[in-house]
Amino acid sequence: MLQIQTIRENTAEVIQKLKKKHFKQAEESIETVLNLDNLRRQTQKELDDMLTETNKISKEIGILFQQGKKELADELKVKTVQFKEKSKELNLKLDELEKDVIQKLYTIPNLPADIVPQGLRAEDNEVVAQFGTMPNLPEDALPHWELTKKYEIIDFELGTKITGAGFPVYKGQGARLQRALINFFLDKAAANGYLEIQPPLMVNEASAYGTGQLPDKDAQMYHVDLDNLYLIPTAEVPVTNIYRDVILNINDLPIKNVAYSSCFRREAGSYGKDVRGLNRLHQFDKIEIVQIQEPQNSYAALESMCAHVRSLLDALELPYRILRLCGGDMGFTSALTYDFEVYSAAQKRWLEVSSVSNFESYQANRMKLRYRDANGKMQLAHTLNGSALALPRIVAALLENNQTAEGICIPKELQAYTGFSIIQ
RNA sequence: GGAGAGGUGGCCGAGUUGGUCGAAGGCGCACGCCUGGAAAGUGUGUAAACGCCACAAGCGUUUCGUGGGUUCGAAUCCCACCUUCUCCGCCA
Repeated sequence: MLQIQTIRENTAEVIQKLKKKHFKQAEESIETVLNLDNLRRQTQKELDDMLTETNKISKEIGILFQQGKKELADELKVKTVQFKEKSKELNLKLDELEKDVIQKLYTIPNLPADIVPQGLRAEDNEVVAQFGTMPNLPEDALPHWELTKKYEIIDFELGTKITGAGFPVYKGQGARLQRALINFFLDKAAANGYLEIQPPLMVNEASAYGTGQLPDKDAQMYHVDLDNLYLIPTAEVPVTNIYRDVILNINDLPIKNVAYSSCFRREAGSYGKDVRGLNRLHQFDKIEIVQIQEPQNSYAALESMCAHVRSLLDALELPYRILRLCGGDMGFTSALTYDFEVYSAAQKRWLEVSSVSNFESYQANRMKLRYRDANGKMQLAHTLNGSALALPRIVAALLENNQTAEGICIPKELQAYTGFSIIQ
């Protein structure tokens, strides 16, 4: 969430930036938080003054008791009764207001960075660069959901039987390909200085709030009622929450973590051809990279994360392009996001395979992730994360783009991991 | 799952007949003295959030696992929950 202080001090600028993000009720929301915050401070002042009084009297009573002047002490006791009632009232009011301010702040998205392009929807995203050679497939090229059936490597129907739609079963070379990609991505990240983390796949409520899945996206997560735990929609949640309520030393920064995990998403409300095959799943595998940085370094870090993702796609010999998301298409919590899209030749469309974002201090503020800077002053850290990479659409693109009459060719660098060079 | 014992500041560790306790002492850390330099020694300082205020100094409030309660006053008493350790049970 945004810092209330920032909103207080740069109100006009904040509103203008929220508008770039096409946040509908910018003025009203900001006005509401500021009013609540004013009320909150006023109430705290009143309460503090009152408590100062009662604390004083309490101390006096203590001293009187020690001196054995019981009657005088009893007199003072009477005096505190009215203070007590009043301060209890004020305390309730303050708690209420504090909650209100935070609740309201939760509903206000992060501010976009200056270089974020203007725009409302996906078509307005800016194509920053394009790499790789577009494949030239014959007319009868198959989409991946046909290929997986033909080579018996992914069984969607079987998954439906065991669990439900969107939970595929990987078999034989398909399973092996999954494992190869996971190891390949992890090794690449480790080589780039990321510490490998194996996080829990379930998180508690506090963690879901920490990274912003709650309160607004709770319908996207699977929830275990009995224990009140959530299945993670991405490793970002457990990994970033490692640093919740943490005060880091400046020497600890930057922190670079990588985690492989299965991800679970309810994807409520998505149907149709866009979700066929591997395009959208309830359970899938992803390797996530997370960085925690000093503010002045966070945008350089974002670039380095993009370079890392590029190196993966280059190694897999996939054609891809990089988009800078426009204000209206960005995520709620992001300040700047680059999407990586791989071209899927048989589906004749671009598939999003990675999203790399700088959240600046938005997540850190909610999580109270801070560090002591060179002057010993407390600062909010900046958090960043990105997929490097998510498997399903990479697999889809590999299968479709590399299909030949003989079988599906595996890119050279990946062969060391799969142990085979062609799927037949 | 059952029984018992704990959870105090960056760490260790006092404090539980409620009363100037944000909390002794030690370690660590920072700065200074000492030294040719260092070690040792020695002195001072060393939590966070929020509020008033100039995001200064200063002052105030809150915080001793979390949340409630009793009380004029709670680290200290009561209740619930979380969590750690030991023993028993069960088990990949």
